[in-house]
Amino acid sequence: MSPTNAVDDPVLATFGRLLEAANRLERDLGARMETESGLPHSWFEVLLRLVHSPEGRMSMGSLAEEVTLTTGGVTRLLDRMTSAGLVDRAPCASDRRVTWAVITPEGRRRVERAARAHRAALRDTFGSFSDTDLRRLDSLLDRLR
Amino acid sequence: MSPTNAVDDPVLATFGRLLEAANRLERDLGARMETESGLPHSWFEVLLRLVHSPEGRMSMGSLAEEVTLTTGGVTRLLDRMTSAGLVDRAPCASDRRVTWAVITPEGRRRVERAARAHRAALRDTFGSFSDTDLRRLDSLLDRLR
DNA sequence: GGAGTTTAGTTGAGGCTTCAACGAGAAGAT
DNA sequence: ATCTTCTCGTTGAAGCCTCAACTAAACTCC
Repeated sequence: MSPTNAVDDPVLATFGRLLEAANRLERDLGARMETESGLPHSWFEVLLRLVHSPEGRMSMGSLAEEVTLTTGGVTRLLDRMTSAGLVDRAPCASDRRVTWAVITPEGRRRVERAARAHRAALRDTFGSFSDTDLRRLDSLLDRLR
Repeated sequence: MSPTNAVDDPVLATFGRLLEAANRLERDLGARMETESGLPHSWFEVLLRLVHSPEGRMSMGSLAEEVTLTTGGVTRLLDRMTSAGLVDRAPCASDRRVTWAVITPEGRRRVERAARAHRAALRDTFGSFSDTDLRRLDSLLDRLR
């Protein structure tokens, strides 16, 4: 085969590295964070969106969009988080099809705590990154939209 | 709450963006590639490792390491791929605990075809990336190890 | 204002993965 | 040689996700 084979494409390699880095980070940091804060990474992602939303709530649909899950997936995820007392469901007055996911006070306490643990773990992996590096990575990632 | 809250940490945000970008890319490109080449992304990743390996083979363990899966996961993944005729299992002569995953001729044809489809999809999403951008992204990702 | 269409969220079935327990083989110590 | 320990891969159980079908509610347009 020639050296300009499709399987040797450099863009393919970069793409692979991107996926692998994210995968590994999610796995390793996720595991570390979960043991340190008792919060699975997916739960953390949800709570993070909710604390940053006005009134600490979001519709199931937009939450699904944010955390890159189907609405079915979010339904079950919220079921588990509701059982754990971190979120509540509330009906929407103006559109009775939508149901709000609302963060509870306990949920707020837990994200804050988890964020602290997470931050420590991130400091380790992103330790060698300057502010410029961080911004540069951000902007490269943004362009992939 | 103060603006220097843990949940507002910039490193946390960058990390979130990295995961989201990878997630979305894997989902969207993965879906597109699968419809275009009939090869699930995880299968493609395996075959890609195998074609790049001497004699087109790898132990189950190192394959698991490469594709960021547990050995249990790789066992089942290889089961499916074997049924599809893309890989074979072969015993290792020097160490009878290990079993080789070997790419078949059909497997080689399919990766090559899939890589072509994949490359087209990647050209679209990485379209605005110069060679320098690509290298820069690569090196930033490398430093996350 | 009612028929048809679209949208929000839930649910059952099925797929892929992890975790933990296990069996077989290799390696090390005595 | 044998006993212990470690490593490789497989397997059952369970978790989480997607897909497609479905219900309820809103929107459209005549």
